[in-house]
Amino acid sequence: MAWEPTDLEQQRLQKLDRLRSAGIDPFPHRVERTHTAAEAVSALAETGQDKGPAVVVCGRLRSLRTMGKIAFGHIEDGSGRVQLFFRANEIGSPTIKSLEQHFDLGDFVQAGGEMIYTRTGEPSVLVQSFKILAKSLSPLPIVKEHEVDGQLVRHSAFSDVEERYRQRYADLASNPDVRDVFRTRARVISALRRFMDNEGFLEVETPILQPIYGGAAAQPFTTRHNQLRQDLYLRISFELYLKRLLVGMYDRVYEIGRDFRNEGVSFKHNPEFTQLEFYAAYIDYHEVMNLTEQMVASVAEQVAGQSIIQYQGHTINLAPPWKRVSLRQSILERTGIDYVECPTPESLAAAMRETGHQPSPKSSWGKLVDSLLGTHVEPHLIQPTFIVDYPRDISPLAKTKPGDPTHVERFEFFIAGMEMGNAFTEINDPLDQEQRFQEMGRLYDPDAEDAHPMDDDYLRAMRYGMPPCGGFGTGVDRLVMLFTNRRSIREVLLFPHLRSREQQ
RNA sequence: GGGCCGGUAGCUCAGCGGAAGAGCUCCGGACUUUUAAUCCGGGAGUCGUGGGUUCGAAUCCCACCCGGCCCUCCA
Repeated sequence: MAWEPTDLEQQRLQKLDRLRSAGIDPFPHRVERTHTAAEAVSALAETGQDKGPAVVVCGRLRSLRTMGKIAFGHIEDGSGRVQLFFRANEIGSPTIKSLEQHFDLGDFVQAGGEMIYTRTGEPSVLVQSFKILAKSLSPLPIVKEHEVDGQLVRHSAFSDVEERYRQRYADLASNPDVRDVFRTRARVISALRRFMDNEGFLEVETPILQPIYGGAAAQPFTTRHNQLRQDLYLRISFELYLKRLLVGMYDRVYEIGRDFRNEGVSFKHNPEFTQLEFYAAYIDYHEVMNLTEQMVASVAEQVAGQSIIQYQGHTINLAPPWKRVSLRQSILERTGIDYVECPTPESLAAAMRETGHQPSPKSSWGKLVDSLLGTHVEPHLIQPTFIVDYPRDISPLAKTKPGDPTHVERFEFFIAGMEMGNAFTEINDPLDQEQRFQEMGRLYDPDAEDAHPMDDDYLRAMRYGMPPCGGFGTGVDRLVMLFTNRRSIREVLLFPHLRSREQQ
């Protein structure tokens, strides 16, 4: 939609004209910065004197208090803030007047002068030169801050959730705590990468555009290559490609990247989200559990400096070893239902109805078990917990437990009542895998939206021989939620998906 | 897909059937050590959108749009 300037924006456009009439370029090409805001402040402190070196600092004008022949302001750059002190003695009354006439909060400016302490002891640039670097035409939300008993109190913070997400640039520009969230996010991801690299994993990249999707039960996004006249899917997981690489004789591979699932959105689901998956030859799911708890604890150490974190009022200890409990036992403890004694969908649904459930009549046995987990167990798993050994019929890629054809060697891990990841001892018998794909086809209605397509190329790869291996996937965004103490996945995505508005 | 709550000035919000308001922002003025600067004066709005009820609607009713929360869904 075309821009229709508001009154405030009209005023700023007029100031822009005034600058140009005065022969000033409101968007100059070059700057002469010598110090960041933080460097300027520490440069003064390092002198040990009450006057420091001459500096030129650049940044966004955050506050401006003009009082006749003097003025105070703050500018902010990526390093922090520094106060500007204007005095007619140094810079002349016309310049102080021009602060009011030409400048607005939000403008990028450059200020040069000597570092001094003001009467209240605040390190400040005693401004001797001053100029615009970039005019801000639209006013950012004004956030005022002051200290009360050492506590920073903020006024009129930009807090409308919808506008914060739609205009994340404005959110970031006015809310420093939001900037910190994404710094932490970056540190979580590099900590994960560092851990995987140190454990001998090779980072790889596999196709996002896939002719056959797989590795998870989710509806895909579809797209099309015009020139090849080929329908394609955006991947819902990396799994089947990463395991092909084990056939290709990489012992340990991992990928951090984006998955796309065409499903509902919620405080823990976004249509595109970041996943870490790894696959390692010659280990089983027990060893994957060891790696998992070490990985998360390592991220905690690197990001929070300790393994104990605070999340939404809970104190969570991420230090290994984590509790390991079977899915059967965990459901029995919470519901009194031993699903092994209800081996058919009908008998399990009956048992569930006795305890006040209304199970969906079309659900498979495994889906019923999974819903018991999600409803009765998952919300209680605040401390990190591995739930181990899942029903076979909801785990088409996991190896069956020796001596127990109804269960597979699979675990999910939970922290703060959220499912954080999923892993198993991988099927490496191509004939078994083919049969499992076919079983999935039978168990799920072929028209079902989450039916699992057969991936013949994946089976071909496996027929060349795949080493025994363990695989793992985790939702990186949810890990970031944990380490930033955010309740919604949208708070840890820079640009979360929102429905578009007609008028934008 | 269902339920509840919300959308009023640039920002944060009040008003909930009888002349659209407050604080901050903004504009004009005063002020040579301020920091939510202060003081004086002045602007600023399709009250989410479209219908309806009414003498009169930001306010009541209906539909729709967008968001939040909770369900549903999500191996």
